[in-house]
Amino acid sequence: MADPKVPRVRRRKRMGDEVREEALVAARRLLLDRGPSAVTVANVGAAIGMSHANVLHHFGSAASLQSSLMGKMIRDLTDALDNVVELLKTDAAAPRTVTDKVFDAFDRGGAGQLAAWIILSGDVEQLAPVRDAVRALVEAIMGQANDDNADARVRAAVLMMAVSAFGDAVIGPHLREMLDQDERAMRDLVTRILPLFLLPDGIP
Amino acid sequence: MADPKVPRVRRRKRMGDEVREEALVAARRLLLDRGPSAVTVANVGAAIGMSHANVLHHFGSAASLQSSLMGKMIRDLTDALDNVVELLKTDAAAPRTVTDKVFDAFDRGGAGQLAAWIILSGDVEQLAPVRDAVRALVEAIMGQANDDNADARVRAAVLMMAVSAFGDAVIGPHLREMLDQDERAMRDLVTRILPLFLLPDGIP
DNA sequence: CATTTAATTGACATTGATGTAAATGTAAAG
DNA sequence: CTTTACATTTACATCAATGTCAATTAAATG
Repeated sequence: MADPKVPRVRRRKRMGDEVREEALVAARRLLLDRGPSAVTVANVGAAIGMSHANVLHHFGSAASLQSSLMGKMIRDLTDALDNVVELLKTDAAAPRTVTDKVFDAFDRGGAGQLAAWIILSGDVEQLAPVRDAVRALVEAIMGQANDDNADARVRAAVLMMAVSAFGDAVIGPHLREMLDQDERAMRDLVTRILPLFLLPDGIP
Repeated sequence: MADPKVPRVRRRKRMGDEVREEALVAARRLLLDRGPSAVTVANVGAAIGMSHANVLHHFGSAASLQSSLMGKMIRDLTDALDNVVELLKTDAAAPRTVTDKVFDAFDRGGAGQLAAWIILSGDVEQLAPVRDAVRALVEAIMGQANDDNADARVRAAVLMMAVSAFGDAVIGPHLREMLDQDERAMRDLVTRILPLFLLPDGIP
């Protein structure tokens, strides 16, 4: 059947993608509002007004839904980091801008919590795309330093930024409240420290 | 019955405590090895060779077991931080020693992962004892700085140490591997940065 | 309009985790 | 030795999450 092999457009098929997209948005909300254990096909189905069986139909399995959610959020994180790279390629961005964008990358959409969930659950392979993103970030910042063995220092700087941004996204709000610190306290600290890494003679 | 009101020694009662202790050790192992979802009364019971019903008998409920585990691990964390305070009170400890001990506090026994679990699951009240510990740390370090408004800078320094130590404990191993960094990279960074907070003129 | 394809649902089976109750074992206290 | 207190287990009940299946609905295609 279907004698002409013309590519059929099937607007119907997009419904499936739309459902998946909507489901993942709801799943992310559930993760951030009620924790990993709330990310169930039943809860996701209820959130978008459909039966849990239909959610299963679109994702194949509950594990696949969770995996899709992790993949999507990791993609958001790496996209945000790639944006910093683009910014550094075109313009010599100020340290404040760089740290701000890196911190936002871990903050926005709960990327930090998501990374914590991945690590706790042991699915660390999901973090693989992050490797390329942070390495690209190293390359981009290397453009700013001009001496020979800047490599080691820049790698350290990126490690410092990423670990701080992750920690600030997850435990930051609570620690800052405990210490009566401003919401931007960690960002300001890292911003002021970052330039020290680019000096050839290192940190005083 | 029991005419003399002498305090009965009841060595028997300690068995319950021993079982609870053993169960919590097993529960911590399960948490660190297989993630939060593996901390079930069934798994804990299997790990220490008893029926899940008996585990329930000793803890009252599964939620109570998890709560006990969180409490114990948070206590370990605050104890470790209190040790740093003691160290600072008696001796003028080197920055390296201070950062090392703070990083160890979040590393040892999986305190970092535990804190992440608590935050993700939304039981943030469990973090309350940490507040006192970090504030005591601020007071202790204040003794090292001698100028007037050192308070703000020391609070920022403690925030920096704690966020870094937490992040390093949780995501550090993976980010360091991605960036080909030494296991002590973050510790070394924070150690070198820390003294800058104690200078009256702040970070350059 | 008839056909086809897939979305959708409701009903059901399964599994794992939690919790309950009754019965048994066991060590200390009188 | 008898009693008492509690540890322990077996068996069972419950619940939530996952997954399966058949039937239904709806949209696009011919």
